[in-house]
Amino acid sequence: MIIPTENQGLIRNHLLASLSEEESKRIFPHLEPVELRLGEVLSQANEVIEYAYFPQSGTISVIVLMEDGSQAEVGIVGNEGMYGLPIVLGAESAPLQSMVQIPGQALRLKADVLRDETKDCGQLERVLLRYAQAFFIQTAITAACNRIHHLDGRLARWLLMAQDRAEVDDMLLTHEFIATMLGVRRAGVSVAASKLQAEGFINYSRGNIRILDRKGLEGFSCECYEVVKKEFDRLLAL
Amino acid sequence: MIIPTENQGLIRNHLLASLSEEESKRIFPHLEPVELRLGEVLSQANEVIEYAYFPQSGTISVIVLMEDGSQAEVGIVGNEGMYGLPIVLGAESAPLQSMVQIPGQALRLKADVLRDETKDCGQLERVLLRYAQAFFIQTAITAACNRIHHLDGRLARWLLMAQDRAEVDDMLLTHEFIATMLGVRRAGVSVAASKLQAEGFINYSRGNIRILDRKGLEGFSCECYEVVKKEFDRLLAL
DNA sequence: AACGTACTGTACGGCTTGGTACGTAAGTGT
DNA sequence: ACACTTACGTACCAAGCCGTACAGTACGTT
Repeated sequence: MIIPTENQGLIRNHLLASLSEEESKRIFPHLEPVELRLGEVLSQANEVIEYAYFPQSGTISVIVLMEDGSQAEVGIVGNEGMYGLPIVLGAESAPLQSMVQIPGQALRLKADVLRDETKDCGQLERVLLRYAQAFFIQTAITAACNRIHHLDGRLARWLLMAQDRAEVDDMLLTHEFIATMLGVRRAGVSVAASKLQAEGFINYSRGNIRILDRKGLEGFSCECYEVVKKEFDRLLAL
Repeated sequence: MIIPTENQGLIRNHLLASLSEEESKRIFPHLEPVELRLGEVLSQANEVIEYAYFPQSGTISVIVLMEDGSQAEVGIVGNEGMYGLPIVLGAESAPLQSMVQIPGQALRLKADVLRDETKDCGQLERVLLRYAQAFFIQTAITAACNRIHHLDGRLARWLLMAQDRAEVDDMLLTHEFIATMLGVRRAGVSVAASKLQAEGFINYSRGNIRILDRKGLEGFSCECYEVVKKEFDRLLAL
């Protein structure tokens, strides 16, 4: 759904697009368009979250960092959602890092403004809470998936989820980067990715991945992709 | 915090205990005391959630079930919390199962009542949203932990978290059961548990586990225990 | 006291992934 | 054109865990 607005141009973010005219009028003036630059850290673990980000394009990755430097992604935010749920849920910070995974644009909102706007239990809060539930399910399924499923299927799922949220065919992602997100070795991703390429599902070269056959990938992916997708569709249906 | 009430006896559940007198008066009449029986399924995946449960003692496990029958726990609820967040966040169901892990008592609340009581953006909703954030962090850390940390440390963490929530010294838990929760083999748990016993941290026999040395366990556990505990303390401080 | 059941100890082969390393190829800068 | 950097292909051994199996041991039942 794309709604033209005075000062923000087109609204490609689904959460913002789903707001009523009245809420839009109240909130849109506070939205500030910003670039999401590859690798940019939007908030460090345990630091106060200053802004909520509504991606218009690109994706934001939510990551757990361990003491020894190892890390793993626990959720992806694209134009279907928002980064900044801790603000809505009453926390100023969280022990998670968020960074730009696929570059793009976002509309950001000061944390204070978001807190005020969700105080009155209006439509915005209802929408964001349903999104919080969807995001929680994404993370919960990821927790089990990380324990149970193998790298091949997890990689396929991750590519599908990233593309759903980025809404572009070509994604600038190196094996190295994907390995960090999945919490595995780069070499492991290279092996798994070459399988996907051999099957004709994807095509990649030097940091550029193109998805050629979504249906094929979905079949190859672990079941988690479908479970999470259904849940997002169900909870965020407009 | 323990508050005597007319019809419910003592309130051992932290969330309920933190409510103001006014909110308590409104909500407590709707609370129904129930037994949490070992292994009892409180809600099946994708089925409508009829009740929210506020444990007074014992714990509830939130679990992801895969198609092939494998499963893994993504969160534990004890008397610090509530099972039923999807209701608060605007969902009628979730693709997760909840079952009683350690038997005890709970106060339950009809989903409709909870929805009504959190409609007006009162103190109850604020408390429950902060709890939602804490529970989300628990699940997010678990997702990364499942990927990165080894069974020994994960077992130690799980025992600590279970005991924090159950608030009993002896826990009726077989290796088989723990293995299901951690998403690993029973034999793997037996090996890891025997290490913990050899270190003098725990003592177990035929389905009964006693924690002897919390500090020792905490040192042996992966760092995730501390991260999650701090987050709960921080967000749910009364 | 004998038996059956449930729980735990232990073992073995095999798969997946980790850690590491090195080679090759495709761009990038000079 | 050249070196240089970055991305990927591949290989090796080791570790961790899986699937499975079987034996031993505590407990409840009869």
